[in-house]
Amino acid sequence: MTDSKDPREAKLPEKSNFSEWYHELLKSAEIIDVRYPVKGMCVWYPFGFALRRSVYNIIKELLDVDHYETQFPLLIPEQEFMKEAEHIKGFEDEVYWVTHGGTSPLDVKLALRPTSETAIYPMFKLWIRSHADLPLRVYQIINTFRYETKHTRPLIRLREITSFKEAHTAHATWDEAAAQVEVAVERYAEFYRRLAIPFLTCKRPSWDKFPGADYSIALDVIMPDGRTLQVGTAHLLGTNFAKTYGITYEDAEGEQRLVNQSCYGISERCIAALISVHGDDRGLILPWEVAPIQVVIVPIVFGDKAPIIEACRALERELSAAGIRVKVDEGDERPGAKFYRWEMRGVPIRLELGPRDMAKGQVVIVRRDGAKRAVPRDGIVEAVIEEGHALQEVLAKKARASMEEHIRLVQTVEEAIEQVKTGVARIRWCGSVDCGHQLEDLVGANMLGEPREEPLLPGPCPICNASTTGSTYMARQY
RNA sequence: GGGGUCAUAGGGUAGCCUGGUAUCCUACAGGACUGGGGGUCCUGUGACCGGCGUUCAAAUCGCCGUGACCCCA
Repeated sequence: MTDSKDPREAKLPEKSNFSEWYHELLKSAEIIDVRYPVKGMCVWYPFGFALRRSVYNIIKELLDVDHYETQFPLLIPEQEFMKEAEHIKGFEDEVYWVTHGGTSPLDVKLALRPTSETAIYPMFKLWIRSHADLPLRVYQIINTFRYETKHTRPLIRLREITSFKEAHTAHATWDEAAAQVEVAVERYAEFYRRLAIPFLTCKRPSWDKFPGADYSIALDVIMPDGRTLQVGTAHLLGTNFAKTYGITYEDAEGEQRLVNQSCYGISERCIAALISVHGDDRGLILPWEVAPIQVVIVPIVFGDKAPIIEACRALERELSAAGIRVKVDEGDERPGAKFYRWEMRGVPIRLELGPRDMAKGQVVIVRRDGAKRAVPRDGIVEAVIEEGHALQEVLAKKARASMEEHIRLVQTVEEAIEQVKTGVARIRWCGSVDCGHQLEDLVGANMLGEPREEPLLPGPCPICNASTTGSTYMARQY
C-alpha cells in the first residue's frame, strides 16, 4: 500500500490526508484504542489517559476558583427525564434505556444520561431555598451516552462520551445568568489558549441552540481539512428548566422567584482538537504544559554504556527535582528508532547525551518542531524550560496562521460554496431564519453563527438583498 | 436520512474473480554482533469477524448479523 522504499515500519499517512492520518495517529501515539467491540465506544490507552488527565487538570483549575466539583448519577428516571418538552425532543431519539433489573422488567425505565440537566435540576430544587444559596455553580466530569445514528468517530462523535465536563449554575436574575455565560466563554477561551489552540466563538443560530436554552454560544476549532469541530458550548437556560423543575428561591422581600440558569460543557473533543491542530507528519506535538512526558533523554551509548547511563539518570533526577516530567529511554533500540517513537508521542523536548557530549560537558537539546542545539550541562534545567515555553509560542503562532488561512470573507453564495470545500466562509446574513435556512441549503454547509468580533460594513444579504452589517460563519462541521 | 467500499496473526497486506497447501512486511519472544535519525543475521510465536446455507470440500460462493471506513443530504 505504501511505496516507501523501507516498509519495515508503518509510517503515518501525511497529515494532508487528514482522516487517515488522524486514525493512524490515535493508534500509533497510543491515545485511544478503537478496537473495543461496541460501536462508538473506545478505550483510552494509559498514555492517552495521562494526556487527558493533564488537559482536564487545566479545566479543573480554571473552574475550581468559584465552582464546586460534584457528581450525579448515571441513571435518570423516566418521569424526570420526560419533564422538559423541548429538551426531550432534542434527545429522545438518542437515549439508551435501562429496562430491566436482572430478569425483571423495571416499573420505571431509567435513561442513561445523554447530558445531566434532568438529573441535576431536581436536586437543585432541593438545594436552593433562598437568595443566599445563589449563585450556585457546580460541575462534574463524567461519561454520557448517546445512541448516535450518524457516523461515529473516535473522540469526535461517540456513543459513550467518556470525558464530559459539564457545569451548571443557578442565579437570581436573567442578567446574572447571562453574565455567567460570558464568564464560561472566557474560561474556555483561556483553556484553549493554554493548549495553544485558536478557535472561533459564535452565537449559534436559533435553530441550532441547545434544546431548552434561550441561546447558545459555541467555540469551534478549524480542523486541518477545513471542517469545524465544536469544542465547547455555553447555554443560557433562563427560567425554562426552573419552571419545569420548580426551582425557586426566596428573595430579600420574601417572594418566591424562579432561578435563572446556565450550563456549559467541554468533552474529549478538546483532545481531538489538540491532536489535530498541532500534530505533523511525524506524529503528535504536545504543548509543554500538557505533555505526559515533557522530556525524554536518549542515551547514545558505545561500548561501555555504564557511565553514559549513569549520567543520563543523574540528568533525569535533576530535571525531575525541578518538577519536570522526564524519562530516560534505556531500551535496547538504536537511538534513531527511539527518536521516531517519542516524536510520534509528541514529547516536546528530547535530550541526547553521548560520549562526545560528556567530553564537552554539554547536552544536545532537540525541540519537537525541529530546533536543535547543544547546551552546557550546568544550565540544563533552565534551557529545557526555556525551550518548552518557546515551543508553546511556536505552536500557538503556527496554529493561528493556519486558522486564518482557512477563513475567507465571501460575498456570494457561489463563493461560499467554493470556500467551504476547504475552510470556513464568512458571509453576510440579515439574521432572518428564512434567509439562514436558505443559505445553509444553497451553500451546502452549516451556519456556525455570528462572529462576535469586528462587525462588517453594511452590505446586502446574499439571499434577500436587505442591507445588513450582520454576518455568519459557514462551514462543514464534524 | 441516503449511497458506496470493506472485514485474513497485535498492526498493515497477498490469496477470493476461477472453491482444495494461507503470502509478505512489521510487531512480539530467545540469541549473536551492534549503537549520534527507523541496524544485520539466526531461531521461534501468532490470523481467515460471527451465524446459517450451498458443496465431497468454503478465507474464497449466497443470505443474515456485527463492526469499520468513505461520499452525499
